[in-house]
Amino acid sequence: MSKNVDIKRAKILEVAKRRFAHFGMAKTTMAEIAKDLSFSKALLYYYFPDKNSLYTAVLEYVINEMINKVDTYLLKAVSVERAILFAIESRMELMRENYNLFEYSTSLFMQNPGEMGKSLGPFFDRVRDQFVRILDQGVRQGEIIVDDIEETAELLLFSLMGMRTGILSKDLNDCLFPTPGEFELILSKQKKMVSIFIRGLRA
Amino acid sequence: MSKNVDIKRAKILEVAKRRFAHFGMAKTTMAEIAKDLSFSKALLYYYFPDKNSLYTAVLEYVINEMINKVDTYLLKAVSVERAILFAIESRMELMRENYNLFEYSTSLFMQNPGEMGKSLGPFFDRVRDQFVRILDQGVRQGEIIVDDIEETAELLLFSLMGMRTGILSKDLNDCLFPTPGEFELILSKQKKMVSIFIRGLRA
DNA sequence: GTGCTGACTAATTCTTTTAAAAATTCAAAA
DNA sequence: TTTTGAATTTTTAAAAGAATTAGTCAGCAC
Repeated sequence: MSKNVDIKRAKILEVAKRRFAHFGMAKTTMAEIAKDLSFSKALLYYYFPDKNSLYTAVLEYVINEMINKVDTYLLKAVSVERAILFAIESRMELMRENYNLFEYSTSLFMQNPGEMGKSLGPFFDRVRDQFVRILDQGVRQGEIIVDDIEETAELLLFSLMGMRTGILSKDLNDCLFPTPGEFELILSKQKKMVSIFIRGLRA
Repeated sequence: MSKNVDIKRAKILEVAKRRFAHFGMAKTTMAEIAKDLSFSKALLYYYFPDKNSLYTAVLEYVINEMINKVDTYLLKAVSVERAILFAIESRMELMRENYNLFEYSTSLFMQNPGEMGKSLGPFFDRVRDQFVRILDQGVRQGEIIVDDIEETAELLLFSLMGMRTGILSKDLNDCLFPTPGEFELILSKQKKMVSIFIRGLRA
């Protein structure tokens, strides 16, 4: 009866996601999640070994949704630029909707990359791999020329990340994570970045 | 007798630079700097209103050197790409030589952008303005076509910053600031980034 | 008056302690 | 196998105090 187990796992994930997205990892206790579900706290530990695992499971769940959505879009065989733009818009939307969920993971990178970093790394790779697919598609269609696709995808990702950190350090908000208002600005910079990344500046 | 005053200011700057570059801002006390100089602590406050001012003065001093060096290079009217490469190599060298000096300023951005951010912002602008000059020169020479030079310079700077944060978050070092070994990797990514920034991927 | 100092004050950082809260485990029931 | 209440261990939070360090000031010397 692994069916029932899966359903329960999904329920937990769903409730935990809501809590994490709203209050963040730090301000959410296992007891609260259990209460929301009318489960016992101990049951959560039956399904997930610890809080971090639950958190990363939620993260994975949410990121998968996004990745899949973008992959679906890619089937339409649009231009590389449109594909990338769709990807970064989707990502931005995701982060806006699950604000505190990502806020925590971001601030983690800063303080204690060793421990949590290992579990966050894979998600990073997922996004990069999607860029690889996008670029690959563009190369196939003769739209772009890329030497090392893997590395170029990473470069693209890094440069887009740079827009975020750049904006954040200029704005002097309390750093770490963009305020809702900054999302728009970051996205707009990223769009311009994509354009240059594809076309270059050369006359 | 403002001559003598300037000399003394310079001496303080020199000693403070050494201390800051070696031990960082946090682990350097005003008393230590004074002792190195055989001055009284109070005298430091005669020349600099507070520790932060001294720190930023050192930063300014060091950054000016670098900016000027690059500006000199620019007189040779090389290609945009060469100019940018020279600029980022110079910057990298500077950071390597004054390791802890920048380590502090970087980690500041994270924690308390409000207070210190104001004094760090101008340096950021200095670097960006230099990129503006470089791009401008390229446009004049018909080498590149740029819509909004100011913004493009910022985009370039942000994307290069992204290489750093990208590498750092992947490597899972104790973050904030690159280890000596990572400098090379970052620089190599930045070089590739510059190439794409100028040429684009388009077939 | 300008440049300088020693002694003083104020702010900050660094422990240490303790209490509370939250994570995690476990024996046993359903 | 799934679930729980209660016990246990870890983390976090706040408070208090000591110690270090930043910053001030009245006055000396030139």
